[in-house]
Amino acid sequence: MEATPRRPALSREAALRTAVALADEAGSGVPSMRRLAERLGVEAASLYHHFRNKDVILDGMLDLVFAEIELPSDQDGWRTAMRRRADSMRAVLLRHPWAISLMDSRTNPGRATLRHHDAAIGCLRSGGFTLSGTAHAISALDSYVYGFTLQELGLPFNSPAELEDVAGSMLDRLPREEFPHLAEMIVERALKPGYAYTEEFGVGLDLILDGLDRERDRWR
Amino acid sequence: MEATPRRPALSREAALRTAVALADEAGSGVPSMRRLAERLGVEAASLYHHFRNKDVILDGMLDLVFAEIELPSDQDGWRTAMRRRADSMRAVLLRHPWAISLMDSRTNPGRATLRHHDAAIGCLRSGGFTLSGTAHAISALDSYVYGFTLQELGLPFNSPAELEDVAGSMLDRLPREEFPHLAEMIVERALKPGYAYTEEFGVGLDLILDGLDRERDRWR
DNA sequence: GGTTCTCCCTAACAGTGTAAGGTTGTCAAG
DNA sequence: CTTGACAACCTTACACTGTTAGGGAGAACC
Repeated sequence: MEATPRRPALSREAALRTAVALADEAGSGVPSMRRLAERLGVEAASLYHHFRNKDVILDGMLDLVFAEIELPSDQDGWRTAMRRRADSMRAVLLRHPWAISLMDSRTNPGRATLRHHDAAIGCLRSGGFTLSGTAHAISALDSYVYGFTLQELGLPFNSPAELEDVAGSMLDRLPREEFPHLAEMIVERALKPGYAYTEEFGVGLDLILDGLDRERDRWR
Repeated sequence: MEATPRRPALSREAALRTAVALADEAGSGVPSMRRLAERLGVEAASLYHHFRNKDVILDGMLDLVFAEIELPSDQDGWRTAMRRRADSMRAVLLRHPWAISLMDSRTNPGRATLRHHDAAIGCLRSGGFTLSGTAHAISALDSYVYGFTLQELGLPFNSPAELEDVAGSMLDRLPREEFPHLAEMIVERALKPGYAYTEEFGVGLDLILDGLDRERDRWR
């Protein structure tokens, strides 16, 4: 009987992990069922034995992404904890550029997602925020991080050199008398040496953290 | 010669407008080339005579969406102008739920988009912001608005009644000792009568506007 | 030994974006 | 008034998508 050892059953976990890995591979985005199956050494239809449909795969992938975000601890004080959380969220979302496009369609949070939110709420509460204040803080911070990263991912450049190219050629096509302020912004800022869009993240983040610090006791 | 008046050539404009209209029709999302063509009384392949590929259709649709956003005037003072702009952006994005998912893939701004940004920059500059300050302000505000709306669109409910349903059933499935803070948040806040997630938008927005007001002169 | 269950397969369906090439109506130059 | 060019549109086709139906081979339980 020559040992047909029946390939070890592929687990949800493993399948989801390779799905994430595939999605990360240069610009390919979320893999098709066939591509994912192929990578797993299996036919596409077999995946439906482990996942009801593709949506639950997407849910699972998103939860894996959330699992990568550093859990805020309430040892550090809420402010540095929230700053680290924001930095970590941004880093993770940039590492998995396909993830944020799923966020407005997926609606079933997984365990890692729940755990993350629970920790964030806990951190703020033990930092002196009321329940409402905590909700305000998380809403403001998450919105900012998601929105910033969304825009960052939409940018057509990844390095200062590329930025210069893009800004330059955009400037060439831009009717400067029709959009004077835009032109000025490009010339006087984006094209100035040393400019890095990346640094913008911290500026807005501090703005919000300062605001939270200020309103913390006012929010009941 | 019985008048074969040769159906008036479909224009880019008209095609894009019906594309947007189709996308808005209940939850259908961006239409396929075939659906769009059908609605225009034409075959799918004919669209490629007017658009190089689907991407430029998406670009065009997004620009139509931007055209709906109220242009900030510098008559009102920067603060109320920015508030109105944010409200208008959110309203437009909620009206065209498919638009925000395009934002991280489209990279060619159209005229309306450029005009909008130019007006926003102009408004802040004449409100006393430096060039850097203007960049900070727009980055922070846009990020917040996009991120908030992104999350809002991901919510699985559209009315307080639905919220109660969803929060209730989520609470049932939630291991409460594992996620105590999350459970508390749901019980003590989401399920309390009178709670409306919508109002959260203004809270965070004011936080940012206050911060901008405070930093305005410090930013050079 | 037989039943049932899990895991995977093949085959198919309707739908997607898009390229190649053909047809037809319109209009300007010879 | 013909000829040629051109634009708008069509048919056909290809490779790809998610998903279902039905079957088969091995393992597990009675």
